[in-house]
Amino acid sequence: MAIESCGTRVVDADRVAAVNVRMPTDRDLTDTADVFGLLADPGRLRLLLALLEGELCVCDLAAVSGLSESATSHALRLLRAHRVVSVRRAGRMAYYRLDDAHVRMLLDLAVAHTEHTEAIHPEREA
Amino acid sequence: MAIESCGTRVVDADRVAAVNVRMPTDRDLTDTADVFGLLADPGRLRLLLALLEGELCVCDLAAVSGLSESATSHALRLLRAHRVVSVRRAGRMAYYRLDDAHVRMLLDLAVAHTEHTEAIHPEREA
DNA sequence: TCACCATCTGAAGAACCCTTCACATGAAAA
DNA sequence: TTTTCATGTGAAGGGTTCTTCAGATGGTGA
Repeated sequence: MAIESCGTRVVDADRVAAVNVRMPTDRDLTDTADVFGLLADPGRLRLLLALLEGELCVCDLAAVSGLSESATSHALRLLRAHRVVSVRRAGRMAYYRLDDAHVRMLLDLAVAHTEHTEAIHPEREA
Repeated sequence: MAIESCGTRVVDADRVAAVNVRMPTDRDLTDTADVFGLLADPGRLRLLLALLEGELCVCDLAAVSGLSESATSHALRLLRAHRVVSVRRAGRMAYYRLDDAHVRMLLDLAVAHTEHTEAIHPEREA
């Protein structure tokens, strides 16, 4: 799975070798893909964007995201399992907050991009 | 689908309203989720990381990514459809390049993050 | 022209993901 | 204690996605 695997020919062997030495490990690759995967769902995206400004309880997150409370809970469980969000419990309420600096950067970048293209192409893009 | 929808109660109505006005449109949300979705696969991630440094032909991309040439072609088609990569044809060869500044930033950020956490936790994280 | 080769494509099957439903848990109010 | 309420959870379904296989396309060289 590393430097030049299966038996298919190669055109620019030097470039291929150069790219291969810079290629992250399998584990880092799947970890990164997993993080992107967490952001690849409109519902979870809404939850996380809502949390950008501070903590919210589950029912407010459901209201903001338009998801059912059950779907919200499932989504939060997934995000919690990946340590993207953390919980604070107060009585029977549960307050979630964004707890991953890398994900926060990705979200900020994505928001900035949509606002930017919105400003340039108010009619819509692509 | 906008400010306060389905009939579930809300705890902090002000925060919910404030978050709602900043929430991107449905369309922007799904577009963003789609972009993240494109990055949510180790194979495509490898292809795109390989293209960070310049164009490569399909067979070299297959060699670098460890994907079959057919799978590589399918993946490139998807990326092409979303205008993340573009093609230059030379005879029967096809040279792909990364053609989306936003995706490039996301990839750079992801790489920087893995290298950074690698430097801090050489043994492995999470 | 014919054979070859790089790339592309459609169909099919397996694996995976998201939502919903019904119910469980555990804290607070009655 | 009993009820109520916010949240959490498992199972099931319908949809989506990834890979492979087999074959198509179209440029190249003989």
